[in-house]
Amino acid sequence: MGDKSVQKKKYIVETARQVFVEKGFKTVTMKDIVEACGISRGGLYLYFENTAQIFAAVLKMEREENGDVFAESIKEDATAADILILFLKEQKKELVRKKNTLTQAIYEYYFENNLPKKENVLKKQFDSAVKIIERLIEAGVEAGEFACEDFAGTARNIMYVLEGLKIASQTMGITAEAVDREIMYILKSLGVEE
Amino acid sequence: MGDKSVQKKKYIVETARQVFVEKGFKTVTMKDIVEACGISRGGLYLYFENTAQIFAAVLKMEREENGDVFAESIKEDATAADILILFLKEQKKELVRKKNTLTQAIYEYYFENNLPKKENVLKKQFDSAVKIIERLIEAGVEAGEFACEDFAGTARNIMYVLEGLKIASQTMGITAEAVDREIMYILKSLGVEE
Amino acid sequence: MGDKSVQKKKYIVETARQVFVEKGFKTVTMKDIVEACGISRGGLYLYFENTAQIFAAVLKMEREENGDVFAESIKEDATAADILILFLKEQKKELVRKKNTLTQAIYEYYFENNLPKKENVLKKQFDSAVKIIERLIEAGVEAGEFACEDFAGTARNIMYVLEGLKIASQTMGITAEAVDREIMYILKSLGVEE
Amino acid sequence: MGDKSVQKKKYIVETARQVFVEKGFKTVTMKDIVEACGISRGGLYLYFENTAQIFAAVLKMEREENGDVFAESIKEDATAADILILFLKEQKKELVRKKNTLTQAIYEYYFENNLPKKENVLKKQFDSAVKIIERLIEAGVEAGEFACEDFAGTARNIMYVLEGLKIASQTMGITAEAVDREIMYILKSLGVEE
DNA sequence: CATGAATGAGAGTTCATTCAT
DNA sequence: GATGAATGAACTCTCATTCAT
Repeated sequence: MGDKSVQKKKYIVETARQVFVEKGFKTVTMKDIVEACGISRGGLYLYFENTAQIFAAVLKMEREENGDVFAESIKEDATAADILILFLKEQKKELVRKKNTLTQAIYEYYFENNLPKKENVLKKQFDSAVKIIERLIEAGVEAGEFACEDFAGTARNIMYVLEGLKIASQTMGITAEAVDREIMYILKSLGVEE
Repeated sequence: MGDKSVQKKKYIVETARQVFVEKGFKTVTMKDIVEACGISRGGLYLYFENTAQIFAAVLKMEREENGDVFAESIKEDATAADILILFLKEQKKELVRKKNTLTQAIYEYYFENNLPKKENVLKKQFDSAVKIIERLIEAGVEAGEFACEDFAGTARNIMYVLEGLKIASQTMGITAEAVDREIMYILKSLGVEE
Repeated sequence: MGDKSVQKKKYIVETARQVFVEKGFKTVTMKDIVEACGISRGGLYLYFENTAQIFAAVLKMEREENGDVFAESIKEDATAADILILFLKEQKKELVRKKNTLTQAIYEYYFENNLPKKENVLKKQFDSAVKIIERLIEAGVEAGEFACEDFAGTARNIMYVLEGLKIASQTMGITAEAVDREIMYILKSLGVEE
Repeated sequence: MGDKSVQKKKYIVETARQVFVEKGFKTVTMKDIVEACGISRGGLYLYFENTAQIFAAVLKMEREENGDVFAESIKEDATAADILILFLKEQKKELVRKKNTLTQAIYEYYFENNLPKKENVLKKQFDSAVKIIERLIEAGVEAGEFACEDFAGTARNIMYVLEGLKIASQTMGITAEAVDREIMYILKSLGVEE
């Protein structure tokens, strides 16, 4: 595939991303994407066979571009508490946005695709985030920033709450205050007074 | 609407429920339901205009039949802790089942329907559950069964974790052990040693 | 299926027949038939799933309507020779027509469909015709009309020649005289002077 | 056209031949051939405009390579009977093979192309074969190998039977024994005891 | 010459929805 | 009320054919 092809594929993925943001996953058709991209009917099929394949490419791109969710939270001399708080703030932004989010599409995609566990990227990301938070808490406790006895349990609890907030924001709607309240609760549990 | 009509409508809703369980909400067609019910194409339109209307009826039926989620958890001389634990056990059952659950369909339905907040039953149920748990915790603390300072915050935390577990069970898969672990964590936070 | 449905199905089969006569089998599309019938796109699918199914119905109709190829050749006091000659004359008509014939379509249909032998109607009809001709020859010989030693062999020879004429008429073109010549040859072999 | 071009054209024709063997004529697409040849889509169009043109080239190649069907049957001091028998044996091989044969494709090609009679190579080949067989029979009779009165009629009969066997082998299936039986019948008619 | 991306026509198929009976 | 035939819009997918490189 030539350089131009790569460019076009990228263009399709980026354009399709917006379509998935707007319509979720299940109801997006090849035609939707063709029209959004302004390319020909057959043209899209040169690059992708179906919407699932396109969505997989969108997810791949997201991962490559966003990199580690924690990366941006890590500054030079940041303490564990700083990093965790920054991470939660990032999550909040995402949660409150609601629109311009792939969240719905991702959930719908994973509803449909009973992938074997190994390939379930969602689970991998979740578990990896739990691990990182666990280590952050541990570091925070050692530094006297946090008070916590069950590092792993607390890390998991945080992640499940975030998932809960995410699905709640998509299905029930959620205010910035509500998110703040939950973040406060988490931090308070860790003995942080902000 | 005659008695027979009421019966038939009920029959449709019950049959449709199973279809939604199997296919979620978005991809269910009127045809799917017509076929599942074994009625005529036109016949279905006498009772419902579209799948959203049918699904709304399914949800209504669920609520009427299940009544309060806590109702069944309340026995004669049950303590607050008993009730809370029973409630969590019920949730676990639901979570582990994964199949034969309306969860996916419900999420998909609320993804699509940006209902005005007031009508969002999901939110109402969530808030109401939070309230009840809050009161349970309060009662438990008074009875010396629980140790907790922020009743409302803890209640919300519990509910968000449950939502998180629910969406995780549908998109990542989740084991009975994983659910147990989270329930344990919650109870431990309340100072309960089971 | 109601009476009207049966009528419509018959109408479709009859109309489709003409399409197959004109285009053979392989290149006929569902659209061709929809247009020939003047019905809606989806309407055809209520009755048939694909062109092969329609063609099978056409063949079935042909068999039901034409009945035995020999039936019409059999008159009251016809001798074996009369019947055979009549049969051959019928075949000639068919051969010379070339147009308005399903021959091409039938060949194309059986090219594609490697049906298990049992279901190959073409073979059945061929074998059955051989049997009948064999008996006709036998009767003719007994009546002193024919001179022949190998009844079965001659019957088969006749049928293969007819097949040969049929495919030749479709692929090379054939004149009425050429057909006559072959019929004469066959009859001469049987010692018939016409 | 340069030498390389000639080579490439030949390569295309040879490769396409196999495609026609496998799929017949009507359903073969330019894409099929492009893919079988492993050349570019546009590349094929530099040499051929459509599948009919390619198939014509395949037929031309066949004729050039196979030369006279009788050529290989003619040995040094072979008698007329030897040659005829060898020819029939060759035909049998072809008939029994069924697969790896262009027969279907040829029939389909001539179904579609109502070529003016003059250009119908199929007919030419048929007529030429009849002529040769006629002369063989004549020679055989003169040599006392055959007993036959109507040379031309018998020659035509033989060729039509072979055509009949050919189409039967493609549409009804035919066993080696069935072919043998017909060949025996022909030879017996000529008074040959094998 | 050769490539292969791109286009757009066209065939297949499925369904929501209507309507005569 | 009920039925189910009929319609037509909407999608999916495949190719012949062209054309810039």
